[in-house]
Amino acid sequence: MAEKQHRMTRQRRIILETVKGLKTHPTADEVFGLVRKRLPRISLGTVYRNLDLLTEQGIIRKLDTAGQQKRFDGDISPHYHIKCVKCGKIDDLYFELPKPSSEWTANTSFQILEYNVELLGICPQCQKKMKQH
Amino acid sequence: MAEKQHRMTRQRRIILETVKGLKTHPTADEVFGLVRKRLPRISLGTVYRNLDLLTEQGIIRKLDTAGQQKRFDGDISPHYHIKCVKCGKIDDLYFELPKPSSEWTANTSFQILEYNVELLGICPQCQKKMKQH
DNA sequence: CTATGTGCAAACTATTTGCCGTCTG
DNA sequence: CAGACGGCAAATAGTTTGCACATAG
Repeated sequence: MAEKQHRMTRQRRIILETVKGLKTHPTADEVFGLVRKRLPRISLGTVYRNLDLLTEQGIIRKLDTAGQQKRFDGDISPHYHIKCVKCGKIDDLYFELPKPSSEWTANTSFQILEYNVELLGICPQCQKKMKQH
Repeated sequence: MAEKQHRMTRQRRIILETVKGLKTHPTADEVFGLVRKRLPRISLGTVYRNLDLLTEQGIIRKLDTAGQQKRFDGDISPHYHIKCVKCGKIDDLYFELPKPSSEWTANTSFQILEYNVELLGICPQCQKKMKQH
């Protein structure tokens, strides 16, 4: 079963450069907005297709956060995230999580693969906004 | 600022009974399907409105799991969830997680509110299916 | 050359909302 | 009997897909 050959098109390269060049965690349409400055005729569908492809290849990360809109991350080193409950903005957290203990899973017959922690909080900007009231 | 008065309508009561009566973690439209057996004219919009209202009141829980479709849980006691990566089914896990250590959040200026843990794994049925190949 | 990729628009999925008549408290 | 609520259908948000043409390798 040969893998499908992938081509490094202009669109794919610029999408990749854009995501890698950001310290934020953009949604698909934020990426679309930025990429469109360099490739005005690119379509949102292409952005979605490439973000998913790059994620499958492990070159970028698709964040498994709660909420309707997916976000992407050019930083694939192991780290976690905190999300602002007011505005949805995400910040990076670097720490090591304990291994899942066998006691956690004593009552399930699921086979454990991995686990993820998501912190929720309020970002500095939204903290400021709240003080004004 | 007086709270809005809420009425216990037939629809709301039956939606609540349905969610509380399940050991599974139904999506809005699974609830809709079940409730419709007792109230054939109920609309999906009503189900959504009531699930959200009951969640705000803390009577049921809206699961903050990754993925496109939200799931609800009639069990509001503190516990975590594991989700099958193949079929999306959810199982309950009861254990105590260590409190977030200050070291986790040393590098962020977000104000921490809470955190959520989601385990990923493979459910028994999907394990069986995989062995057949 | 040819299969992979793109642009475009339409389709789709999950959820929300406006309107207006109904029913609870 | 007033205001909360429900049914219905249309609207919205985010994402996916079919198709015909373009292009990387």
